[in-house]
Amino acid sequence: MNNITDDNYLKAIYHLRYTENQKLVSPTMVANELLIKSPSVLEKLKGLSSKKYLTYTKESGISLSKNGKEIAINVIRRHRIWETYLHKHLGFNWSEVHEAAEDLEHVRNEKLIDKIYEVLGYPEFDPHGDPIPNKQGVFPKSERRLLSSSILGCKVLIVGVNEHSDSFLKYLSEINLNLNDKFIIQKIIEYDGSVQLKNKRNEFIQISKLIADKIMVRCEKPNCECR
Amino acid sequence: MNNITDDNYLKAIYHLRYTENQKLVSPTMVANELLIKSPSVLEKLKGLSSKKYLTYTKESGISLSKNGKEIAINVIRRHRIWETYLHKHLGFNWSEVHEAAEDLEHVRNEKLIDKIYEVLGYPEFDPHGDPIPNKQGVFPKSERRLLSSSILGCKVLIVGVNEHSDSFLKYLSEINLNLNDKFIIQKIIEYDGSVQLKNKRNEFIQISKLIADKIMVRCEKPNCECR
DNA sequence: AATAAGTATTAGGTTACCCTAACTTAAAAA
DNA sequence: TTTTTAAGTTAGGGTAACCTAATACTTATT
Repeated sequence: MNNITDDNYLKAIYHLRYTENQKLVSPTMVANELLIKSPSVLEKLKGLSSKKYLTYTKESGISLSKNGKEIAINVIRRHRIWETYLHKHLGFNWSEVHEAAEDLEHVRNEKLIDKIYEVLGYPEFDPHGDPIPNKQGVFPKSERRLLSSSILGCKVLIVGVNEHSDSFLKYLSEINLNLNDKFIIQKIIEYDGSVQLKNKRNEFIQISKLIADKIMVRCEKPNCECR
Repeated sequence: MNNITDDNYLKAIYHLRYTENQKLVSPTMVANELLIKSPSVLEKLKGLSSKKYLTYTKESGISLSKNGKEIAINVIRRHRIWETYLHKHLGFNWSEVHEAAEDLEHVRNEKLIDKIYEVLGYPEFDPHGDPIPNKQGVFPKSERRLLSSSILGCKVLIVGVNEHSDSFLKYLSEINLNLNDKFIIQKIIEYDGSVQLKNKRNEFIQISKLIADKIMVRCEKPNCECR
């Protein structure tokens, strides 16, 4: 529970660099991510770099060290394991899970996280479809792609989302699109990039490009050209 | 997770006043409880009293307000519910439970605590035998007394301990004295106040006054004079 | 190239929470 | 009753984590 601040900075930097795939992570980006101002970030970066968690130069931006990356991955790991536990064992739904995990991720008791990880059967993905690193910090592999990059006829399995906001997740539930659902790409409207899906009950769902950009799928059609 | 400091001050004050039954709670006592120095406490008391969580005068000491008491009881409640959950559902033993709960007690997610309380079946006592207040903040009743105040022939059920240190709890396990065990008071040595117990297997355990002062029991012998 | 816009950085300030040192009172012991 | 000891209090400091305002660079835009 000590160093919640370190946790949050390292997590934010990791997220920008490796989840959002930014080549260069700047103080401003971190400030925006953490909803604080950039001078605060600059100052904190000095502390984190003297702890050898990262290096920073204006030219190459912020780079996590091996150690810093490890801490970040551990925070993410705890977060996602708790999300899974809350969902599977305590009846929390898709959109309630994140908030509670935001606190629980800072509880560093190793036996506790090991135990719930074990109870869950060493899951590889959390309720949002995000990969859970194992105890060694290694993320599971998966052939995930954006729904918006699928082609006509793809048989897609919904495996994740790239936005975790309440309103977004609630919208998906409302239109009856949930994790692990299967759909066929029925139509792609060139003009605005929106997608029409068909579910098993032959019902149609229309999804805008904006939404399709935030949904991760795995194509399950054999020999599909999308690969 | 905000106001961990407030939580800890209020909990400490509550503990001194109502668990240790001090008539007057002074800044020094709080300082000792929290392992900090008294000027820090004095300063913090100003903040807590301007939040209307307590009042303080040198003459009458620190008194929690209704609101302050509520917060303290809630922290204690979360702590004890988590301890119970860790013990019953996640295989933590008597002495491991406290440390993890020390962090978890600050997670304020109401749905979470409600849920694990429900899953546990609304328990009234935690693994140390301490009473768990219900959602309204009411503690369960129980006729608990100190083992050291029992009389010859009492048939006692171990219902709690007044010290939670690792070494103490480990010692109890070693001598085979655990929560919910039953014993008969076999002998009381006047000279040093130590007590000899007999368990169901007719084995004897000798306990010093120092230890007997920290063990809570309920006498189950009908018409025992101890009441 | 000049100007505007955005980013990085420095300087200086605030609040929370802790500290030590020194002083004041009150209680206990001689 | 005087002295010693303990507790309460004030003053002044330190650090962490935030802030705003101002300055120094860069990069776009015109």
